[in-house]
Amino acid sequence: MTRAHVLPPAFFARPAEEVALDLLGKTLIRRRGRRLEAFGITETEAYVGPEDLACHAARGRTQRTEVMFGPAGRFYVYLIYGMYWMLNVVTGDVGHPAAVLIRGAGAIAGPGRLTRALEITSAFNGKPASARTGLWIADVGESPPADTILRTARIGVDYAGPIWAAKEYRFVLKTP
DNA sequence: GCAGTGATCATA
DNA sequence: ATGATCACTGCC
Repeated sequence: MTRAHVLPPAFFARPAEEVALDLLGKTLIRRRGRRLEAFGITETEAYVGPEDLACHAARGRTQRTEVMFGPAGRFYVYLIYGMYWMLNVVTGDVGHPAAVLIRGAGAIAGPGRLTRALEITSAFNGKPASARTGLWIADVGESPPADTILRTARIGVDYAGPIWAAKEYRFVLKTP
């Protein structure tokens, strides 16, 4: 079933903005033991590259941001406020650091709650989004209609200054 | 409204 | 070694 529809690295090897939009309605799948849990992705944010002052990579290539400089389709997971893990997928070409933050899936709203519910930690950092990893994204075939998608500025990025904070790089699936 | 929490990074 | 910062959440 879902295995045949695993999103390949090529899906992620595009501009973060496109990937963020296209991830809405895709299915985040987590394997825990024998069990597979599936969650429809409802909210994403794009961090588009080193020029994006809200993107961690705008501060340069460091140990933390290293994974964003690598191949698309790998997870970038980091800790925020000492408590919450943020789940991202690396996008774009090698050498161009960008990623998409997954902020909501299934009935879970909020990026910190999502990782807590799915037990996602730094153990996934740098791992490919694949069945082997135990965490991946699948295409169920139905793309959400344009009028069900809300586009806004990103959350919590005022530090990036007025230009970049105002960019409408957040995508939300309206719940019916 | 704001405290909690600790890795990360710049500065030294 | 030290201090500021932080792509959040939950409780006041």
